Amino acid sequence: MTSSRPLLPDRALVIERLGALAPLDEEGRQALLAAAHRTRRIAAHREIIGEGSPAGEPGIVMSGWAARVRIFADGRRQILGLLLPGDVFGICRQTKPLAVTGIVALTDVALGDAPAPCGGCERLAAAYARSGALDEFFMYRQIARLGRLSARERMADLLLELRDRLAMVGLATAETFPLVMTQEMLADMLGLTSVHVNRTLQALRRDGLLELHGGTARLRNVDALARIADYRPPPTYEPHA
Amino acid sequence: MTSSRPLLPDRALVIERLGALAPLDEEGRQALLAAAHRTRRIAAHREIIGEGSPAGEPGIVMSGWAARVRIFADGRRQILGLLLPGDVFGICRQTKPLAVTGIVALTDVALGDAPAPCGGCERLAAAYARSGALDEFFMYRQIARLGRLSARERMADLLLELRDRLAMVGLATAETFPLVMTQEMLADMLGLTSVHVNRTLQALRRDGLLELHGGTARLRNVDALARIADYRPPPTYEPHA
DNA sequence: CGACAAGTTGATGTTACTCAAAAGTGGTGG
DNA sequence: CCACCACTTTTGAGTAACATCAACTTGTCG
Repeated sequence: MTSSRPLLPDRALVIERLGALAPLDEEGRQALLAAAHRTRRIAAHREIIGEGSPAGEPGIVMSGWAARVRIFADGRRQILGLLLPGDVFGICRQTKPLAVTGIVALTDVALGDAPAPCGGCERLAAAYARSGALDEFFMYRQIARLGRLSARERMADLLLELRDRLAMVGLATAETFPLVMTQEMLADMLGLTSVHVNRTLQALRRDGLLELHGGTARLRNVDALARIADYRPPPTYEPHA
Repeated sequence: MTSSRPLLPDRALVIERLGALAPLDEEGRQALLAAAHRTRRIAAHREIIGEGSPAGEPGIVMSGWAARVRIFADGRRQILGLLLPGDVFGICRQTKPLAVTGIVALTDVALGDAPAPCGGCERLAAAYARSGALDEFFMYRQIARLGRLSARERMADLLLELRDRLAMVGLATAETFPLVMTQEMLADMLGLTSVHVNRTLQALRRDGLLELHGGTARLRNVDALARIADYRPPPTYEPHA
């Protein structure tokens, strides 16, 4: 799928990704490149933005995985959505004083500032808009997953989504990708307990659908997984403009 | 809360609502008023937009309830989000050829065209932006609800959300609002079966938290319901500009 | 009145949760 | 190199929540 490019988090890749969403002008590319060199590092498990705190500047995940979360009063946690390398957050087309959700780092994360689409780089705005549309798509998918799929189906659906999203940044091949979430994080993502996630993963392995070693997932039968979850790939935006 | 205004679907109210999100200029108000008089009527249960069909013009729900849905291959259905009077859909800041989700009418619905924010009515764009931010808020809430709440908690959470959303358009008082969804629709919204929705509603009534007659819900103890669901009200936008 | 959709009930089955503990993993310092 | 620690994964047994299936009842509207 994505040739023989090395599967390493590479900040240039996030720029490529935004460029794939909407072709960038030179100013936009330069602004992103600059942002990629001034990053803020966040340790795993640390909060990036607290729910209800002032929303701060828009950012781009340059490497690592983060997640939007909602924590309930009794400690239950739900991951609302993932922020993977190349994902943009905090873009708001309005005076929005407060962050609607908290964001936490799932792994060590490097954050860059998302450059504001200025005069010379209006293509950047188009890239952000498409990134936002993809966010919306994944949010709807998360709702359907939690509402109507069984544990096995949810897991299959998420694995395929991760592959597709990571492939956009060159971090996945057709069958393999780094799966850096703990089973407890997967549980918080899928609305399950970590114990049940463990058993669900075992069942998928037993059935020859999945392999896991050393933080890498290998999908042994993508078609079967897609059938299990009635999976529909994310929309692609042809660079026809 | 909203005085003694009659609780009837009134198209003027949706304009008031958008005005409450961001104060409108006269051009914006006029454009909305015009849209409110040229409405398209959709019968209950009919599809408004099919998933993957060309996305068409942005619209405003003038009266009635609609929902974004995802239908699975085997017929399972998940309601992804509700579109209540005053809600805007299909606003896209980009070339988005296809609708990401289907939309169906839950009741008879009257749709208006959402006027494009033209030169003279840039306040309209602000209102749309805030409406979009609210959509996002409710989407996150739906994810958390489905992922981490029990049936009873989900129902309490949804009832409070409906009250708050309908109150924004003047269709709810502090304790009562029209609940036009069938139990099967509630099931598709909450990721449950209609049988279990029925039992959950009965339990809430037994506990003196809820009354239902003639399509009207009365919340007997808002605080208790809010505690059950760890409910947090939607953000309000002070008209400070 | 008849028909159809919506709501209700009971019995039973299944999925996923809870609790508890064991076993594996990796990092740190002695 | 090993002992130790914290974290993660795995396993087992029992339970609770919700689904399923199949009636039956209650509207509601022509």
